[in-house]
Amino acid sequence: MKNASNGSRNAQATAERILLAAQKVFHEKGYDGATTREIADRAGINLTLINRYFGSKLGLFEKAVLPHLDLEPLLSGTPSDVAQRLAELYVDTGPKEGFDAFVVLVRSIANPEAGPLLIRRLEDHALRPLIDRLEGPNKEARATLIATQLAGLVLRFRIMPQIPLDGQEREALKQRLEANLREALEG
Amino acid sequence: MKNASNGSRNAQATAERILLAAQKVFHEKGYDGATTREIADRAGINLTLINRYFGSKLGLFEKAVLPHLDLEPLLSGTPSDVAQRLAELYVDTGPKEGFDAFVVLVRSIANPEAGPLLIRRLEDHALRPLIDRLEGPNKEARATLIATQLAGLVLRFRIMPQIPLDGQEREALKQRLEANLREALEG
DNA sequence: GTCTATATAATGATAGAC
DNA sequence: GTCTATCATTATATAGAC
Repeated sequence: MKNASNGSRNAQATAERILLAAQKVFHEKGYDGATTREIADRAGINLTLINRYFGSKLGLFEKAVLPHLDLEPLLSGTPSDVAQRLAELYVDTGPKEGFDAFVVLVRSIANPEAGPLLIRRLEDHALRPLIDRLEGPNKEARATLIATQLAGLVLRFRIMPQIPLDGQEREALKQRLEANLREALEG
Repeated sequence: MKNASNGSRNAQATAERILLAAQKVFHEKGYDGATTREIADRAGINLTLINRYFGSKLGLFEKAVLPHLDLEPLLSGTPSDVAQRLAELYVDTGPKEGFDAFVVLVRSIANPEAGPLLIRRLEDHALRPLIDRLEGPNKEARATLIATQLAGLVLRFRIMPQIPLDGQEREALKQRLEANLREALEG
């Protein structure tokens, strides 16, 4: 074999470490708040390797975040299935570390370079799949209703989780949300 | 009278011009993207006066933006009234210049200094008034459903208005949204 | 493939003259 | 009450040695 797959002189492994660290930092701080220095430190690599492998901070953002902005995997099954899955997933009060591309979207949407990329990606891989999945009249209106509801829930539970919601209220919210989603999904 | 109310040597008038310019720039670029230099230029005043009158960029943000983050004025009347008013207001495809504190919220939420201020203000002057306005069971769940739906609509129509929605779909969306809101408001 | 050293360009903020 | 000049910091990005 040519090289140890985890050695410190392996371009592919290094790029992967950068990507993973970038996801976390972009998640926590958004595009503006994330610095290439912190990403490099968290990845345990030298700062210059980011530009070496990804060209620029924006290039890294494109590779690390954009591909994960995708609603399609959550849309399989009957409308009832989808409604239940989404309600369960988006009314979520668990810990919020790690990486969530939709959180990165909200925290980066203000940036003049990252914003347009995010909007285009969202249109192609979230709004469009949702519209195409629906049957019956007013597909765009119904998809918009669903997508905006989910977007608000991301803001509420993944970005401002400071405001608590007790178990009973959470269950009531899930019930009502699921009903609303099912109605919009079915037509 | 002591002084011309619009003269160039009037502290109150100068502070007011700074506030108005700050609202526009924070609206367009968010907290991170807004620079004190641009605010000063747009206000037609010297850069140093911002710190003179508001202490810091964050101090200016507090005075210019936070007081306008308030849902209460939109909550008067019957549930039907409120549902109709909100549906009309938040499914909005008009031009997006000017100043909207909820847009500033989304575009500034990632900042570690502005974010917590925005969340606290939102809790006290949007979520709490909404909860207190409701009657019947599961007030918090219903308020959350409403607030998150509205938040998503802000994102969709005021921050990413690039994605078009034709008149018929817009009307259908308004109908469905109004029905959902009325149901959550009534219990 | 990875590092040190540095260029370049912004930013928020302030001292002190007028 | 307002301005000029400037400081101190921090950011992305790159040239070139190893």
